[in-house]
Amino acid sequence: MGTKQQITERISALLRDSKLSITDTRVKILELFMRSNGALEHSDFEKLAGKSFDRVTVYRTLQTFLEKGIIHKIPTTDTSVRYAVCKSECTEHHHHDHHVHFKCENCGATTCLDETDVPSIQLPKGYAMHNVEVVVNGVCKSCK
Amino acid sequence: MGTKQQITERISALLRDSKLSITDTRVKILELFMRSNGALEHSDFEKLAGKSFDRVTVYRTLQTFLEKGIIHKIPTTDTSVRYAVCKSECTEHHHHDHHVHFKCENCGATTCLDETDVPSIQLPKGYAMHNVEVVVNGVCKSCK
DNA sequence: TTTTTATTTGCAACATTGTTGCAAAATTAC
DNA sequence: GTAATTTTGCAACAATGTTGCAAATAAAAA
Repeated sequence: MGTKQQITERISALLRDSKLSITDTRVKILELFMRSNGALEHSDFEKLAGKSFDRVTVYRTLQTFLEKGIIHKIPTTDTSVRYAVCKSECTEHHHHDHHVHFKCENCGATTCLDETDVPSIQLPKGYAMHNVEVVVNGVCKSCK
Repeated sequence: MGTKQQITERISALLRDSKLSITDTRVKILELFMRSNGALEHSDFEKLAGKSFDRVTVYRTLQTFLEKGIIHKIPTTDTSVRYAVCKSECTEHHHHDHHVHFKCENCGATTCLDETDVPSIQLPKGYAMHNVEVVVNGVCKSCK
């Protein structure tokens, strides 16, 4: 994972690459993403960081990160929107999200299984496929 | 699809089988599900039915249908919760939802591809799989 | 470094969405 | 039909998401 110093440097580089100003809020939010190796939803930021930043700022920051391809959304069956940091292959214009998401029914954590490829699917005639989202529900490694 | 009369009879039977009272609200909501052959979210009911029933009643009705296995949720990447009627194999205790969901990027409709099976997925060691949700984004038959 | 310009943030106010308790109304059981 | 049970609608509230604008901060220019 690296020292605090290294993480901060990596985050600064990431923001610079995306042509975004380096601000406290953005750095802190990205730190939270990198430390929790799972998906986060909006309410997590208030829980994890107290009220060190405004709700509105969090919404806007996540929106910006989405547009720049720094994070991606993960489908859920509830009203929350869950986000995870993208791998290096993702850019603003081309978004590779061809991995499987795992939601643990015990601890509630959602993780990206980066090594698990999304299988190919044969659609009925007349449908055009752009991308496939897969969420597996079950029990994760640490909860068994 | 059948006549209005036949649909009403089918709905009554469905409610009776689930041991639910047959009420105007429940019948109307099921009618909306059967007529729109796609998934519906909460706001759709207010749009489709005006304010012929209360918001609270819709929430409670959908909750009841979920518990009885009459409808199921479909994962989304936004804050809405989308529902679709289950096939006959679904019951209160055993829920078969092994089909693929398709979200059209053009018309926005979400449909169940009942004939398209969810492919098997090889998880990393240590993970237990309970069920798999697949949502394909693309362009549907009617929008091409 | 200091000044200028552009961007980001926080606040306030609001809009939307979801929840709970309780009395009135409707449905089912008798 | 009447009684018992369930469901509904209202009111009030809680939580979540959005917008405009002035103050604060970061980047660019001098």
